[in-house]
Amino acid sequence: MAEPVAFRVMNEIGIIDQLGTTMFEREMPHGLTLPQFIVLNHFVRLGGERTPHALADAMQVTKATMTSTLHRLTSKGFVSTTPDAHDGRSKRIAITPLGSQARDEAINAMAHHLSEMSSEIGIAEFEAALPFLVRLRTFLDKRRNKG
Amino acid sequence: MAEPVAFRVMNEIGIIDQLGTTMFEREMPHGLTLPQFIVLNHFVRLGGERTPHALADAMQVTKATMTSTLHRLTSKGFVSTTPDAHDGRSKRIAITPLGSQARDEAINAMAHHLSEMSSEIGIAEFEAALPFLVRLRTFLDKRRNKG
DNA sequence: ATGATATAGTTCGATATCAAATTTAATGGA
DNA sequence: TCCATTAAATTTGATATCGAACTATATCAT
Repeated sequence: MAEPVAFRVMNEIGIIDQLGTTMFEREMPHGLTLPQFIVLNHFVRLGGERTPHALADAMQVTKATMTSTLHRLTSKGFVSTTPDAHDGRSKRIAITPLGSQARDEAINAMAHHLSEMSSEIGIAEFEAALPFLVRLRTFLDKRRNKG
Repeated sequence: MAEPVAFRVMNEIGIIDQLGTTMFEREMPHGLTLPQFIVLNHFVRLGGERTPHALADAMQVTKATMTSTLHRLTSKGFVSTTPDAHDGRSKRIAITPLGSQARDEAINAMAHHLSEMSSEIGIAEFEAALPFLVRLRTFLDKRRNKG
């Protein structure tokens, strides 16, 4: 019985994620993990403050996961927290100058991997693959909160 | 500064893996996780016995990770272990009838997800995406053991 | 033969992740 | 006003994962 092509695609995606994450984390400065980097990068790109809940939604992880990652970023001095003035349940997270600097170092550290990937596979191939991946991600994200 | 397209592709792949894994594991019988299922599926598709090392290579995880997954599959009675007669360091892992049956149940449980994905996105799109993903996975796999 | 090196597998400590349960605070209806 | 419900965040317990250190066995070079 041949396996459905969707199954093979999900399989390849799982392996790529695994290998890619490990490759990037080997080079990360300050012991940054990829999820930690992604949070810092989000702040640098979009600016401002965010609640943990908003960050969890943006990264598509649970609030519990974001609590854990934010604790580690806080220990490293890369994000800061202030209580929300209008909602006693909530918090505001922001990146610190130190965090912003660490993010820049991480970008530099991973740049050569990205450029090697691009030249080996071809930028056009990445461009061509992106729309499919976005559709698939969007579908799974919608599917997430249904039966 | 726009992010390199390779970066955006890796980002989408990470989210798809995350959402896809969670979706499948919600439906898995016997508390099977996706890595556990993948090991069982490997045995059913290819037959025979394997060393933990060979399994680790096939799944592209470390030996330490495979040790852990095999312990859990052993507790569930889904794989069995025999010592290698010719090499005192080594072991032979095989699937049990119980494990084979659990794998079949898991296949049935995930089938509707795969078919929904296929009909929503289109089988042809999956077919079209596969060669790029295989190239990318192959590149990362080669890259893994270099500087 | 014997000592150095390589290989198979395990153990350990750290991080990410989820689901479920819990805590605290806000909101809404009667 | 007060109780029920909703919402934000945390805690807990389980699994996967890595790299590094370790044990035991096998192989290889001299």
